[in-house]
Amino acid sequence: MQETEVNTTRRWGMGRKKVEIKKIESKSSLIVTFCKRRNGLFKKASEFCDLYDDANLAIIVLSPNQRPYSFGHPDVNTVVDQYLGDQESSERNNISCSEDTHGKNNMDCDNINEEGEGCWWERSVEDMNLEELEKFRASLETLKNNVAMRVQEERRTRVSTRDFLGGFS
Amino acid sequence: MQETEVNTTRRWGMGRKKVEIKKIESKSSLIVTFCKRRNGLFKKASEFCDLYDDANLAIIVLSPNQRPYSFGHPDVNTVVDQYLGDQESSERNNISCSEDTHGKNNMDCDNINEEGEGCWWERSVEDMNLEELEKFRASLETLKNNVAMRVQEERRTRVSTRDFLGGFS
DNA sequence: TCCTATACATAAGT
DNA sequence: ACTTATGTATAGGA
Repeated sequence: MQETEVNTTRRWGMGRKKVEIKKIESKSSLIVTFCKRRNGLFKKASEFCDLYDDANLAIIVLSPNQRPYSFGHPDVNTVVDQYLGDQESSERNNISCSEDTHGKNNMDCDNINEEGEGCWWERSVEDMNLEELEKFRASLETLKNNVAMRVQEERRTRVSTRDFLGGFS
Repeated sequence: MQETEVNTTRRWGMGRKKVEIKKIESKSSLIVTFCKRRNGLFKKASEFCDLYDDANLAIIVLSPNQRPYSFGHPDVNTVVDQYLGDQESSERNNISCSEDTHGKNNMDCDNINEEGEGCWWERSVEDMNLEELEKFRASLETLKNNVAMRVQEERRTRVSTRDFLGGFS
C-alpha cells in the first residue's frame, strides 16, 4: 500500500505497467503476453455469456502466425451465420431502410437509450429510416472532417491511423 | 482509503461484487450492465489489437434482442472470411486481403483508395455501387466502435463529445 | 451521468 | 509456472 521505502532495490514486480506502446520487445515474451491477454479476453467473454446467456457472442483471433483461436456462445459458427445472415438480408433489401420493420421502427435500440443521449453509433444502419439516414449522412460529413483532423493531429504523436479506419483504407 | 468505521451504514458502493450468477435482476439494470460489459470487452479487444497488430481479431455480439454489435481488426468480414477459409465469400465480397506472412500487410481492400490522399471519406455515398456500399457499411461498423471507444477514452481527459458528433446527437 | 470501493487482470521478477 | 504490486474494470449508490 505505501511506498515509503527503498527505490534502490525493487524486489518485486512492478505490477502492470502503464500501457506500453512498443511493438516488439522480444519474440518470446510477445508470445507469452499474447497468450495471457488472449486468455484474459476469452475469460471476460465467458463471463459475459454467463451473465447474459440470451446474448450470443463469438470471438475469432488469428495469431500473428495465422493460427486461429476462437470462442463462441453457443458456438462460433452459429453466431457468424446469424451475423452474415443479417448482412445478406440487408443486402438483399438494398441496404437502404427497407420496410422489414413496418411501423414499429422507432428509436429504441434495445431500450438502451431512453435519454436524449442515445448515441447514434449504438444503432445499426439498417434500422434507420430514410430521414434518419440523411441526418446520419450529414453527421458523417462533420464527423469525417473532425476525425480526419484529429487523426492528422494524433499521427504526430502516437495513434496509428489504422486504429481508426478499421481496414477500409 | 481506510475502513475504520461504520459497517452499519455503507455509504458507498461495495465495489465490484462477487460474480453473482443471477440471471435477471431487473430488465433495465440488466441492459445497463450489458452495455458496460460489452464496452469493456470491446475496449480490451481494442487494446489487444493495439499491442499485437499483426493479429487479427473479430468479435460479434448479438444482444438478447438480436441486435448485432461488432468489433474488428482490421475488420469483421476479413477475419471471418479468414476463419472460414471461404474463398468464395471473400471473392464475392471482394474483401479478401492478401495476407502476407511477414512484413507489412498492404491490404488493398479494393480499388477504392489508391493514394493515401484519396481517402474513402472524400467520396460521396451516392457514387458508390451496392458492393462498395456494403463494404462501406462494414467499415463503418468498425469505425463506429473504434471511434466510440476512443471518444469515451478522450472524454475522461479533454475532448468534448460534441466536437466529434457534429450535431447529430 | 459521476464516483468509490472492491474484484479482477497482468507485467515483471523469480 | 508462480508471485505480488499495481493498473483496470465495474457494481452499486448518488
